[in-house]
Order: sequence, then structure tokens, then C-alpha cells
Amino acid sequence: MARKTKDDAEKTRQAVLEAALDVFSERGYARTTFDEIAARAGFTKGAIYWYFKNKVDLLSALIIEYLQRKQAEILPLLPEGNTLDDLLQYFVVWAGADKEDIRFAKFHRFVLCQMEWSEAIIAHVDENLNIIKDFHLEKINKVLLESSKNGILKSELDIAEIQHVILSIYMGIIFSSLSKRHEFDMVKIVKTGLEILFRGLRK
Amino acid sequence: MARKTKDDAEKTRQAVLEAALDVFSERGYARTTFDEIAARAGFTKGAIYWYFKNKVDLLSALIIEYLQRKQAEILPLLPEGNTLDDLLQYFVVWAGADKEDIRFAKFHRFVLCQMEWSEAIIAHVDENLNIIKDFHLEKINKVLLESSKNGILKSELDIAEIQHVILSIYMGIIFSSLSKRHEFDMVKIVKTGLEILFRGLRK
DNA sequence: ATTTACATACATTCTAGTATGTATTTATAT
DNA sequence: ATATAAATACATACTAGAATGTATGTAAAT
Repeated sequence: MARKTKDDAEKTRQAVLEAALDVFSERGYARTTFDEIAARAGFTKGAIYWYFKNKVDLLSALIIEYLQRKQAEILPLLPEGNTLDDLLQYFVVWAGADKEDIRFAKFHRFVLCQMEWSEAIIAHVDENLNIIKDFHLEKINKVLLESSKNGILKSELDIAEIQHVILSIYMGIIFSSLSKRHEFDMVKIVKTGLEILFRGLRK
Repeated sequence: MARKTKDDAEKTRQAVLEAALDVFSERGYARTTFDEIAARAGFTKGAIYWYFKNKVDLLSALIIEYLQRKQAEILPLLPEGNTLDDLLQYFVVWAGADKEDIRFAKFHRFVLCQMEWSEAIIAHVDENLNIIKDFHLEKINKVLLESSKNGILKSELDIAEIQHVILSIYMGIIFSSLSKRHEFDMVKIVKTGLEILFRGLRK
């Protein structure tokens, strides 16, 4: 009907984002309409266009919101050291985010399995999407370099290759689990998988 | 214009499927129109509706076509034994399919990254989609059981868990590579990754 | 003569985006 | 303190375009 206070307005924006995630993950991004999102949030289309320029802008905001929020939340839980054990713990914490935070898992699943990454969308969202992936790669590299320096790793290993292997095994487990075709405990499997892999890395 | 012979008709069907894959992977499934596919194939929309009931039916046919064709093509190349080395070779061969067959890689990338797996689509396509995944899982299980029987594996391992780890590492590498964010040689990485993992599995 | 393999034209639905209306806050001036 | 102006936070109504699916037409093959 009418205008609200600034606090209420921010609540509206959040309500739209949450409703968007719900409808997106039920219908997929492309088939979702603004009318549906608005109805779910308890508003009309006009409210969405007040906060977001268009559909891609809404999607972009959703991605930034969830990724940055989760990263800030998880940061203090991550181990600071750079041993292989620290790296294991690092990914166990991240996997825990998907296991314990249902909303984040929903978001993650949506981004991985229920979106069409067309060139157009990538162009709009790309810069914000690699936030966490680059973050992972940096950690992996630090750990591999330090471990290599300390003579812990088998000598014939190519660090550039191992880097892809480690990130891929983590991403693969998350992807497999979220795609829901074969459900299992991702934290457990991440732990088991990396333990075995790291055993093979050590001298 | 007019009718063709049966051979020509089958060529038309194939041309539509190939054009569909091209446009799907450029625009994404949802944004692709029948007019675009038809134009790309050198026909009009009427031709597509002659062979396929609707969009989902076309998608379904595309998936079945590519999965079954590739499976039949790869089957004779797969190792028959059930040792860990055989399993390594098994996934190297499969990874090679994506590396060497550009069309199949395009298809695989489309299915993994450029489709919205909404409930509606899953319902239509699901039965045909797990063909290869179940095939992988069967092979993994055979190998793990035989290796376990022969006392090759470390005793504390849970085979049900390892199964997910192995499939996930393979899928993760393929997914990471096809998503094109960090390009690398998937065959090499699959080989390296599984070698290290299997080293950690053995006594 | 009939079916096949399409082309063409059309109708209908759906939806993004826009334009406008309006009640309430907030800012400003008195 | 009050009146007024302006900006805010939406709702409502509408438009324009696109895309699916259908209905019909038609030339060649069988």
C-alpha cells in the first residue's frame, strides 16, 4: 500500500531474495516469473522492480548476498595453518556449511544444478561467482607449497596438477551430494576422500 | 518443400538433433526456440514437430541418443578385469571420450552446466539419465568387492563410502574441466588423481 | 490414392518490462 | 509545532514481444 520505514524496506528486499531462491529452486531460473516471486514474498511485481533492475540483476544480487554472507560467517572457523591436516579441516568446515545450513545448500544446489550458465549470465555474474573458488585455490596452493618445502610430499608430484585434483574432489563430492541422485553425508565423504588422497600424497 | 526418401528423413532427424545441441549450448535450453533450431538445421519449425512432440521430448531424445551412442562406442574399449588398475583405465577411457570427441564434450557440458534440472524435466528424462552413472557405480562396486576379497585394501575402509569418493572425484574432474573456469587436461588429471587415491587405498 | 515429410500461417498464452497511481515518510521552511 | 514539498515504497494496469503449439497446405514418394 504505502511506504514503510527504512528497516521495513530492507526486510522487503530480503523477503524478495528469499522468495526468489525458493521459487528459483522449485521452477528453475528461466521458468520463474516475477509475479510468482512477488506473490511468494507477499508483495507485487512493482516491489521487485523497485529493488532490482531486472531478472539478471536479481540473480546477481542473490549470488553476491549468499556467497559473501557465508564466506564472512565461515572465515573465523577456518584453520590458519597450512599443513595437509589443516587443508582437510578447511574443506570439512566448508562442507559443513552445506550440511548444516539448509538455505545455503538450497542456494548451492540451485547455482550448480538448476541454472543455465549462458554467456549472457556469466558475463553479468562471473566476477562475483569465483570469489569462493579462488579463495579455495589460494588455500590449496599455500598448503601444497609449504608441504613441498617441508619435504612432506612425494617428490614426483606436479603441484599444478594436484591443485586441480584436490579442488575437483571437493567440488565433485558437493556436486554429487547436492544433485540428490545419490544422497550421502558430504562431510563424512569429504573427510574420508581427502584423508585417503592425502595418504597417497605423503612420502 | 516436399517429401524425401527414408534415408533423407533420418538425416533430417539427425540434423535437427545436432542443431539442437548447438543452439542449446549457445543459448541454454530455456532460451532456445524451435525457430532457431530449425533455421540452424536448414528447415522450419514444422520439421521439428514432425519428429518430436515438444521441447522436452526433443531434449529427451537428444540425451538418449548421445548417451547410448557413446556407451556403445566405448564399451569395447573398457577393460574387463576388476583390479584397481583396471578401474583406473576404465575412467581414463571415459575421460578420453570428453577429451577427444568434441561433440560429446559439448553435449556433456550442456547437460552438466547449461540445463536447469527442474522437477518437471527430471521426471521426463530421469530414467535415461542415470544409464551411465549406474554403469559406473556397478563397475566401481565390482572392483572394490574383488579388491577387498583379495585383501588388497586397507582393512578399516568402508566400501560404501569409498564408492562415493571414487565416483565423485571422477565427476568432479569432468565437471571442473567442462565448466571451463579452469581449463586443464582431464585425462591427465583423472589419471593422476585416481593413482594417488588408489595408492592411499592399498595396504 | 494415400501417406509422408515437411512449409506456412495463425492463434493463444505467457511474461518481462513500463508507466502510472498513491499512501506514507522524511525533509524543509516558517 | 505546523504546513508544505518532495522523495520513498510500493500496487495496479497495461503494452509489446516472443515463443509454443496447432491447423492447414502441398509436393513428392509409395
